[in-house]
Amino acid sequence: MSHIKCKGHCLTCPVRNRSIFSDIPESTLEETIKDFHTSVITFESGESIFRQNEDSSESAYTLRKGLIKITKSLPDGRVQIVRVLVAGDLFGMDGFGYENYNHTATALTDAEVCRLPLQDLTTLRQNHREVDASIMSRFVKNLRQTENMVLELGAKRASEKLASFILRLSQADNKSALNNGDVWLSLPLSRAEIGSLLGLTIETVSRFFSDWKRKGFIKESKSTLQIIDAEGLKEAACSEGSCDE
Amino acid sequence: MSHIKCKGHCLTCPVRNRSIFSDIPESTLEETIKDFHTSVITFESGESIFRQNEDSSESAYTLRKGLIKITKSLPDGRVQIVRVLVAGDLFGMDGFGYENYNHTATALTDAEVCRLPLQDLTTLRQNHREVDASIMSRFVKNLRQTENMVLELGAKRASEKLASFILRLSQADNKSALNNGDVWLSLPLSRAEIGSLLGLTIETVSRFFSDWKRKGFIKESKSTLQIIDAEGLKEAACSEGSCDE
DNA sequence: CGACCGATTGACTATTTTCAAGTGGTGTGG
DNA sequence: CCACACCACTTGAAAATAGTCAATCGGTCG
Repeated sequence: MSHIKCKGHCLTCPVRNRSIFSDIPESTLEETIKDFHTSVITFESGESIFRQNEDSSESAYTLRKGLIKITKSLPDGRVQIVRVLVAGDLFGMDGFGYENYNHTATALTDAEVCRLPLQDLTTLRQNHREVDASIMSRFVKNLRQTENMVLELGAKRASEKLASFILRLSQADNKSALNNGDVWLSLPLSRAEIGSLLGLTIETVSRFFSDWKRKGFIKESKSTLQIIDAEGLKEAACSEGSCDE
Repeated sequence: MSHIKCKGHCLTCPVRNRSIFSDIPESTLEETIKDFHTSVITFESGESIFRQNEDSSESAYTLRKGLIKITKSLPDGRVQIVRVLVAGDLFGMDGFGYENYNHTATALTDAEVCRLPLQDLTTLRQNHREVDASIMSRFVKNLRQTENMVLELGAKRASEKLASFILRLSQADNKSALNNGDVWLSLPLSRAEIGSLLGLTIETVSRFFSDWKRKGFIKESKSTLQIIDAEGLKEAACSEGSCDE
């Protein structure tokens, strides 16, 4: 069950330096948020934070711990993962233009979020130019990522989608920590979820993974993944000519 | 050739009431923009306004006349249309977070845009809450549309993509003017462009169109399109069970 | 041990693309 | 005014790609 812990404590927030509050100096932070109605809420894996077309978009959220998937679904039950959120990400800002959320947010792991009423966020934006800039920048980043997703889904074939997904994963990981050479990446998504992210079936995902393991491009054990031969992967992904970025 | 006409004249702007300036009263409009460095620029069909990863994202744009396509492309030349802009749309706001544009904007028809330096836009946002709200709302709308695109491309099959594209077109048209019953919609996109928007080949698009014409669901003549049987279309698009929104 | 669940694999099918040929309309130059 | 080229679109046949269905594997948990 989801559980409201308490009012958020920014100073001890695990994503303090990655959140939209990162540019507010510690000295004025308490003062800034003292009238805000923030809540820290925990969710178990599988629980939804809000639902497409159902929940009122009164609050935005910051992910403090865990992973969350943003999904959209068709009436017949087909589900598309639109984006995967990591700690520090701001999400659920539909309220700036609409009454309800356009997508569903579901915890992929046990997760902890900070709920921030849009009204407070608006006040914050007006009083803190850095926060406003940070939010704008996140909007742009978000939009760009989603546009990139459109390119991935619309223009690439299965092997290309999968290969660039894996390579992107390794890039994201390389940024987050110092990594030398061969690294085990955590792969928090099941085959079904990878499929749902890339518009493929479980079987198709599984087949290419198996193929690439046999060819020695990747290794896998217990939801971690190792890229042995990135070049091989890239070539395998491209049928013939140059293809991936 | 693209051609800079002059400094923009908001009062006589054809999209005055649909632009982000719509909520600024006429009485203060001239005063508000007097120090801005806006330009009205015309483009011939096929010319690009800015290019993915090449042009510096110093300015945002408002489309005054014509149609523009936003595209992303792969190194091997495959192109994906991400969105089609209509008069009044604000675009090219990458500068709020990045140095360059993430996509290419190309005129689909002869077009006229108003260029607005991001610096001016920032000033405007700070001084006019309505404009700020309008921009936020457009960001959200944009993001939602792009997310919807991700669902279309990732979760639907060809016939479903095409059918919902046509039905969406008719909805957009119904909103813009009073229309009773059977209406001829303008279809400004070629088969190739529709394909590029939906992640399909020219031939696939052509085949379904032909099929639906034979079945009497749609009629077409000279880049206009008429929906005869929307229900038929919906059912044709859905293989079996319920599928479309 | 047995049930269960995610992943794998094979055989088959459906869908979509590719390649190729042909149609029809439009505009240009002789 | 006709011949011609050009272009977008259409259509057919074959091939590639991805999906479906079904059986199986392997690990985990009670």
